[in-house]
Amino acid sequence: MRELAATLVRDALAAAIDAGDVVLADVPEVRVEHPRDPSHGDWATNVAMVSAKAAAMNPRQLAEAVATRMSGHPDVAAVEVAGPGFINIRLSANALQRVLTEVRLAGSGYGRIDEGGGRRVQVEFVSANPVGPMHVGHGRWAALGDSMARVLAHAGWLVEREFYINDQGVQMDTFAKSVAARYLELCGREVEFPEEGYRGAYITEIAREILQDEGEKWADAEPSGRESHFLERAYAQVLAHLEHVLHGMGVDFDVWFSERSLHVASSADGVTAVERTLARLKEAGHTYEHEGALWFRSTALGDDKDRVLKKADGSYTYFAADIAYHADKYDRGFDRVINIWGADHHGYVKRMEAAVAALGHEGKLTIVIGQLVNLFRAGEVVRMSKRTGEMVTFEDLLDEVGPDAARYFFLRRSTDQALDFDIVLAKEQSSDNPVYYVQYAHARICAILRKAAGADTADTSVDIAATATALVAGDAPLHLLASEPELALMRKLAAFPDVVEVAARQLAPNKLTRYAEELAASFHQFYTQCRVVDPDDTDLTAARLYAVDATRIALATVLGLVGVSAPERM
RNA sequence: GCCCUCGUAGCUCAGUGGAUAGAGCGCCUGCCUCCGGAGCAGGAAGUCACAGGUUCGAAUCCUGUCGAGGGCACCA
Repeated sequence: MRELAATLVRDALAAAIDAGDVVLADVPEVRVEHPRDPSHGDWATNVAMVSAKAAAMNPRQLAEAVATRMSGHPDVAAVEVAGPGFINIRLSANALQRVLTEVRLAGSGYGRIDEGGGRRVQVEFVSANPVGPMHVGHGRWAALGDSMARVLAHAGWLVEREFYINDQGVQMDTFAKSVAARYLELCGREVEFPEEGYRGAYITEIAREILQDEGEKWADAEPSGRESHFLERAYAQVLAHLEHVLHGMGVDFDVWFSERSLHVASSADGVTAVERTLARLKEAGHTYEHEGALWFRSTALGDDKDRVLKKADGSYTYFAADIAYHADKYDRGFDRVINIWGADHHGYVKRMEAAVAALGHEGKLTIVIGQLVNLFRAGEVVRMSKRTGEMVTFEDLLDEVGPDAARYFFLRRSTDQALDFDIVLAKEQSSDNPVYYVQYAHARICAILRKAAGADTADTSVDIAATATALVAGDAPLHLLASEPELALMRKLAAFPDVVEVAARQLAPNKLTRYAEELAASFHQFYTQCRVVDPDDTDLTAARLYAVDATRIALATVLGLVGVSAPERM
């Protein structure tokens, strides 16, 4: 539709130039936009204002010259010049009706665009330490990353979802020591719990399972052997748990990448990925030695200060591993890499960008900073610390409010906006929750289709897709759809490809929830004013069923991109 | 001190340099003999934090001030 409107303007302007009414060396780029106020029409362009100077014309006169040549076109219902020189275009009912056919032909592929052009993009998100349950912020980033991946796929990208497992470092040791301490307690031993240890109840649970499976044989074992055994067991268990919880919200990763693997010598050359990457940076002249440590000269690439890669004691920093990890990503052939990080990591952005630039991949990294979630319960702040053990986990939240409501709430805010999530409120308001408003529109359409098929409106045995195929006539008289609520519904359906484009370009899934609510509202308004199933008017019924089913498809598609179910009955 | 994000209706928040700044919730008034009332229609409600600047035009871009949150390791 955008292209249609732009073409109409472009052709009219070219005709005006040919006729000598407008003197311009070449036809300028024509941009059309949705006017903010719908009473101004479907599309508007400022091309007359932009070109007025070059044409040495008053912008309104120029606009008139273009507008005159557009009126009368079968796709144009009205065109007018407004304000300082806007050209407002109202599309004809005929042009809008074509959208319905477009939707039904495309099915769940409606709104697909080719912005990505088949390029490969990796979205890395969540990437929690495998030492305990995820907090609510992880849930938000999971919803965000997964929905971004869905939108990018719809926009023509080949997408992979990746989870980076931080399974190396002191927090893993702390984790093992914590489990070991609980195990010894369960065995009745006197033991001092590690000062920095994790105190969550899940630690005791894991210890109890080990005790049940393997008995007390580890109580008198040598501590380092005990801890390394416990580490592997507990790690595997937590990882499986993370995967399970994420799957429960519909988030599945293609790759789980272990940080440890970066420190394992390759069988080919006996060198670790970290060492190989550091050698590469060294060769390119990005490093220097100072006070026994190896530094990355990141200030040369926009960072505030230089960063240590290899410490004076010979060990590598987390940053060094992260550079090796990113080198690996690009080695795997991604044209673009998107990382979703929590706001508490934003200080890390510049050095990572510097590192990616040093690797020769400047401009191929996008870091999205997801603001944190402040969790409340009845107005009272809930602390989120793994250490205290007193926290509402992401899993708890899913259990309480359900995956649909959780995902929808997480995505409704823009990414760079901190989110206050009150659990009690979310549950109390469930009937006013916008997710139900959208889902209800979908369920309502399904009820209409059941009704049209002669079934009970609540008959769950009816196959909606098959019913739609059987009932909706390809040659329905769509020209009958010309009332205001019908036109408004078709306009809203026509806007979907633009929404996908913006959501993909801005990496902003909140555009999708907004659109879903607008589309649902257009449908509810249509429903209130336009009776669909009318035995006395089979032509109108056929046309409206066609429109209703197109709406069903579009609603299911946008909800699919959000990652929320489209129920046939509620 | 430096860096990042934010400041828009009573509340929670949208807003792509464009026209009279929008939505939901809450509040007030109406609408089912009728395909699902988890719905629809209408009303009240604004110094876009503040001050400059850029330009035909700024909630939007730039600078500064004030306020809120987060971050500034040879930690991970």
